[in-house]
Amino acid sequence: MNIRIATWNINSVRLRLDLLARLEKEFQPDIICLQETKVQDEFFPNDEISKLGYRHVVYSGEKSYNGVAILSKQPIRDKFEIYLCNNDKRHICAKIGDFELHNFYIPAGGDEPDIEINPKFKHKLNYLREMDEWFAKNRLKNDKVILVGDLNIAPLENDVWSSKQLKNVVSHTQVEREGLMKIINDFEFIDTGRKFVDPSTKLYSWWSYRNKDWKKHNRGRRLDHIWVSKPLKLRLNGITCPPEIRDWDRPSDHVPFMLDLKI
DNA sequence: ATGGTTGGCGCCCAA
Repeated sequence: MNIRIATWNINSVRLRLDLLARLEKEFQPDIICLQETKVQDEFFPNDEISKLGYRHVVYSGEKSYNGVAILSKQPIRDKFEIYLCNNDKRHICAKIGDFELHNFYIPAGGDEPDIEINPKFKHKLNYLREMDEWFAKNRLKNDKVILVGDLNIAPLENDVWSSKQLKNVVSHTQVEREGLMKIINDFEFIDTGRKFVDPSTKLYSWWSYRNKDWKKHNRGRRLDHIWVSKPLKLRLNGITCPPEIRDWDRPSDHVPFMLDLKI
């Protein structure tokens, strides 16, 4: 038996319910973790999502910005939220089957990679540090943990179209890359994207809206990730990150990243 | 050389 888990920055869930339906039809994820839902809880489109087969849903949203959700075909046994740095709705956790699934939306960090002049960049780095501390304090390395999300950082050289040209661009600076790798290393997470796609090969999950033809130069970045703790290592079955979804009608700038896991 | 586009909301902000 196999379970498919997707993570997707959908950039407004209400605007893209038709894309969610198409994802279910063509890829049949059992669980979908969404970021940037951009909707307050009272307006979350529960009924439409239930009709797609996701009858177990948890969400944490706010007006205009941020917002996360977990949609599941399987029962959710428990849920909770973590607030790091401030009250932004950037995390939700669901206990499904024998694992705990954490869905994060790490702050984008603004344009200027300098904490002295850009408070958004400072917030991003603080958020990373507090994530690391939370797992060290609250979870054991042999717990069954899955961490997914739009982590807004491309840690490896081939996670961006040009590591040299992006070395001072927020999402690929040294301090961000090290901050993300520290969380991976401290908790001994497995980066499933790079378990199945060799680090010598380019792998992207995001292409800017600002390039009219995203395929022409293929200037992508790998900002979306699925990590698993060590006890789940032998259950990994493969990943899917279909770039063609970037071409669907009125797309998000991110495509879903999916993991298949034995259950 | 410092663009370019999108979404939500409301006459700009964040990504």
